[in-house]
Amino acid sequence: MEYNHKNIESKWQQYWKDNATYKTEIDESRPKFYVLDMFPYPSGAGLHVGHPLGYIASDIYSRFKRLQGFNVLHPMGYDAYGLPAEQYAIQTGQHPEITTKVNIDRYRSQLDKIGFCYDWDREVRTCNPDYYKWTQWAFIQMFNSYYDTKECKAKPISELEKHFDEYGSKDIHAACSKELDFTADEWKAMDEKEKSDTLMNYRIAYLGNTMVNWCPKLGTVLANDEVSEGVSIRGGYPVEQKLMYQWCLRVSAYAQRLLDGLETVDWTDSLKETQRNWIGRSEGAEMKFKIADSDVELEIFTTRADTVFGVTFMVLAPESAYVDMITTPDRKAEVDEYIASIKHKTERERMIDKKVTGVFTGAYAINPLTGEKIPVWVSDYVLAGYGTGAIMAVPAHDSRDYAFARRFDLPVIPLIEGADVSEESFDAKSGKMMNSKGPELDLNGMEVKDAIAATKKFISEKGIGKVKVNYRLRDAIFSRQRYWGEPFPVYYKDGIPQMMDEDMLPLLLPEVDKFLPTETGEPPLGRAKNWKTPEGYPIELCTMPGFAGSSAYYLRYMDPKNDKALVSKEANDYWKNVDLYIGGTEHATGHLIYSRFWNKFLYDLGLVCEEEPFRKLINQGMIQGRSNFVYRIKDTNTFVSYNLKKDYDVTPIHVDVNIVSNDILDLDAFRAWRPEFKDAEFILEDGKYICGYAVEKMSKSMFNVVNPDDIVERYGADTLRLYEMFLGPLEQSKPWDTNGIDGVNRFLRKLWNLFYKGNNLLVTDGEPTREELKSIHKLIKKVTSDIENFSFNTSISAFMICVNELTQLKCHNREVLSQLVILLAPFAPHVCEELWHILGNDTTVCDAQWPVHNEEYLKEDNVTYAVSFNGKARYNIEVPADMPSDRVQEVALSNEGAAKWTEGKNIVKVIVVPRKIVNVVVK
RNA sequence: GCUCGAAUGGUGGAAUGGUAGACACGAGGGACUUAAAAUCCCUUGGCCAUUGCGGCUGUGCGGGUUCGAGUCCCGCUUCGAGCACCA
Repeated sequence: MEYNHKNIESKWQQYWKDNATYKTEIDESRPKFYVLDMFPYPSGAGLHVGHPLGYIASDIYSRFKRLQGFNVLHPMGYDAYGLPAEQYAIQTGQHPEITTKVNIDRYRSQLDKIGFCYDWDREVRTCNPDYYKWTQWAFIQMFNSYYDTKECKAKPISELEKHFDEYGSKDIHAACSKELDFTADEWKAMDEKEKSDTLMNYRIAYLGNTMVNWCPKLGTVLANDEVSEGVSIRGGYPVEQKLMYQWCLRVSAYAQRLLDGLETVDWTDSLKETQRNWIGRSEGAEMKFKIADSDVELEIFTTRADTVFGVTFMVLAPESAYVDMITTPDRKAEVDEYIASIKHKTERERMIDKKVTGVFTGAYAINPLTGEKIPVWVSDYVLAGYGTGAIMAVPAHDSRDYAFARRFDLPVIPLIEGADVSEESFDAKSGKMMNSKGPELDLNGMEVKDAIAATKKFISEKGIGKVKVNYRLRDAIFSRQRYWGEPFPVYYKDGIPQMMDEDMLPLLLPEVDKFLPTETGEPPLGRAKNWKTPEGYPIELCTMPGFAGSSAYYLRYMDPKNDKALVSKEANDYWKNVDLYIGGTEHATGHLIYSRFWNKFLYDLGLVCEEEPFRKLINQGMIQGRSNFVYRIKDTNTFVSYNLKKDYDVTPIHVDVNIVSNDILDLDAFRAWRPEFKDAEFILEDGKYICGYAVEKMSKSMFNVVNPDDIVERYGADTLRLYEMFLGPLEQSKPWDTNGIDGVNRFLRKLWNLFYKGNNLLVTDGEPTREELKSIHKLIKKVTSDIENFSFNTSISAFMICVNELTQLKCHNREVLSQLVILLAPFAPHVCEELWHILGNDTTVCDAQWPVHNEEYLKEDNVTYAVSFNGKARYNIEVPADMPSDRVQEVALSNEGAAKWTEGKNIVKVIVVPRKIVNVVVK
């Protein structure tokens, strides 16, 4: 029998299905292990060979853990809501539900061919009502909660109301949009609308007037992580800033816990660093500056409290509320004009246009440490959304302030000894202070670090300011003016938002005639007929964003069919959290922040038992495309081979990689590829047409997409799996190059040949030889540690070496081959299942036990030592493995080489480094 | 600008501070075959010597620590990633 992947793979895929081999249940007798992939958004293009990379890695790990005796949860599902399906619906009228279903079916059939061990009974789809019911439910819980900043956890909003009833806003510790001040009596006197608005200020899911990223082309709001460099990530359309009344999630309340949690998880440093950057904690001080001839106090945030003596002006953000409060009448016209000119600029224009602009308000602030009067300006380089929207400007030690001072000719006072500020500012936080002596505080001669601490202490004691921590992380904007998303379980009673009763969930997504906004500019849901509550109240027309459905899906897999709860306590207590999560880096600041937030919130409510959802996380690298090129001589239909093209004036043209093999073009296939190449002529080298290549993104337009189905058809799923892993380290990005795939396919055939020669089964019984045992135990040791370290490429090399050794040894021993099959089963499950049965087993190889290596078999008879003198030269000696080290030295020194090297020299010391090298130091 | 990561043959990539280039691809040579495919064997970092089995050199660049550095330390160069008027 020859190795025939087609028969084997379909046979065992069917067997696994029929026998529910990968069905998973809670089993208290075994330790659990939860392996999760980031679930895909099923796009219309289907999978290319890059997509399964992470899935194969997690599948190998799942199978490995199962063989080690763990009860492994390894589920898969679909992130099914999203923009592309809706865009397609707008263009074609096709309901997104239909396209989504078609795409999911396509994905499923592609996934099934690769032989994953998913428990498909646990599949989730974010667009299914019995799934999004729990997304809506979680939103209601967030609406009904506030964040206690003293206890650092979410609590019921009713507790806050009780506090208001008794004490008003006095002594509350609640994360809020803005500080409010009211008494219990004032609270009680509020009407329903006012109360609702007041509570909104504290709710974790709240309606707020916020500056949002508005994308006119997509007709919707986008979250910060959906925008990059002023354009939308999906589609690349311009995005502008707009003030809108939107649902938001108070993610910022969790900033510190999101930061602290990173210390407890096993993620890569770079990913943790990315999240730290995104959260952007900065420690500083908030300080009050009185405005001269006014009651107004200007509050600013600074990380450089030590530089107060160098403040020569103040700057407000154009949107700051202070602007109207302090602008003098004579300056009002000019200030208004400036602010108007800023407003009509988009975020993108503001970013590109780095011209320094600003206007003087006419007001002066008083430096609290020196008593000096300093002018207050307005400029768009100060951001309204960060800190207090106002800064103290220290041009000597901040490059932005410096540019502003130079532009408007404001004074620059250096505060650090030796800093030359004639050309540019000195921003470094180091050096000795000078020019920093006031009536009450003297910082001169201090190191910057100490001066910051001293100033903070001083201002706190004097009540001028307080120590403050700021975060860059903003609240998540949660409304999308789209159709294809989760409807909000919200209706409006006299303009006051109300949550639906939980027993009314799920609130189903209604049918609409078109997927466009209405003529009056309402979201597409405005088109839904009878989209009202039974009492006739209007329902929220926005839908939730993409990250809503993906924020808690890992919990749902634990208990996917539960209609009483997101996840039962029993299931959550058993599966706890994800032990291994594999996915791409692109979710570092989106999904991986939101789902951590979401999970922490559920943790605060006591609904889940772990505070961090993903214990260990691996980012698989991206698979790039490897494009091929042909070179057409200008104005002809003649193509010249790669190495001859320098002699001609040529245009490179992308050519479909599927008609190129080892960079050699299939000429007939090329002529047949497109009509314009029908009569193509070629200038060949050595009778071949050699194509050029480049590494680019894998995409249709580059003609470099490789479909896993084609690879499976030709080489089999096991070869695909092995080759994807063999390509290089999992976490590294690398181009797909089908050229090397023959190597791993050849390996599988060699493996097969250990079992069969023609139709003769070669397997023998009896005791394995010492050499056979050594070979297989070396492999057990290597593969076990490699899988634990996700070093799959090197373990495949180890398999190749072992199979070559066993072939050399003519080893067909049943015991040795059984172990080999178990070890390889996670990587190449189909062929291993077949061989496992050929070896006479009638259970599945998944139920086998992972072998443990025995050091006894790995011992060498002889050990080779390299001997070096002063590290200058070396020769080898071979001695019995058990020879004591002082004997090894003797042998080394009595050797001919030693005599040659030590002639006339005094031996100072002899160092024996265990196992490897004997060093002899001479003078 | 700040933060993190990387750099090794023609290619993908291996190397707990211990014989750099495992394993694989590609290339070259050979065997088998009417031929092709498949399979097997040999060579394959560079330079020199190859009827003396060897010598020299070599992990982006420059220093350092060490008996010994691809690996550790310091200073650069280049590339990639994240953040970015965040005070």
